[in-house]
Amino acid sequence: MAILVKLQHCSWTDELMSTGVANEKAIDSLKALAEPIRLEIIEALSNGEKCVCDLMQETGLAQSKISFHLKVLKEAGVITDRQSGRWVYYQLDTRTLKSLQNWIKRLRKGCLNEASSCE
Amino acid sequence: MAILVKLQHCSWTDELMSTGVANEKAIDSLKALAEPIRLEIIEALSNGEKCVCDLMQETGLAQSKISFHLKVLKEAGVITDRQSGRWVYYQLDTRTLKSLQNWIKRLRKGCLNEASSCE
DNA sequence: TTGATACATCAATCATTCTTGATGTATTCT
DNA sequence: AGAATACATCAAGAATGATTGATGTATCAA
Repeated sequence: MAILVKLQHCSWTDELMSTGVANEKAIDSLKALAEPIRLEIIEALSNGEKCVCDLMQETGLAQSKISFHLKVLKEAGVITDRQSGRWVYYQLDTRTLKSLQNWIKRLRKGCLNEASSCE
Repeated sequence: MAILVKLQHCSWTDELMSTGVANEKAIDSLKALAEPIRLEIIEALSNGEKCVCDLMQETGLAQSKISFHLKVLKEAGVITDRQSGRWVYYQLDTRTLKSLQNWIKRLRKGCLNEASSCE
């Protein structure tokens, strides 16, 4: 019997998360964003939720290619999805972007390690 | 005859830079950071300037490997180097990290395009 | 000038990621 | 039920990125 636990989203730069885990999450987000097609998708989604068909129209890219990149983005936590009938709508998870923004700030200020503190 | 122009560093999220170029720079930075070894190097450098030999000691990695990753980081503008005698010292370019931080903020707020404005 | 140190670069191998076209699955419409 | 739509997934190949050990270059010290 499988036990499913629905976790609430927890910003990965929160106090409780170890530096190692936070860095892994950061690397996932960075890798996901560091690709032209994915960035194009992200930019399209920054105007609001869209289905795959919208993204196909907007970008002119093949469906399988878009699905591939959406999966990468989703697994990195950069976007979320929601099914409605035949359509799957994707949208940015701005909390992850905010976490990444904070992580870079901490990196820049040399306070990524739990030992050191910002400001 | 070659004409050399020394450009002053210009934050790549400045107004004058087109979105396309800013995105390319962002992708370079993101890619550079999105790798465990490079991140380890970056973290080491966040404590201050270091030579390759310092990084070798600190990380236990092979010299050629470190040089390879330093080159990637340098070409992405994430670090700068300075030669002093036999040693080459590397340090973080925090301006690039700041630019990246701003870029992510703009991405998150949906104002990456010059058309849209933040706030 | 000889040897040692610090680092960069190269070529070959290996690993990871991306692309492409085809096929599979769920949903809706008739 | 059958056809059509929206999307996911897969396998094979292409492309990109990383590792390794060796070699090259500049600097310093004896």
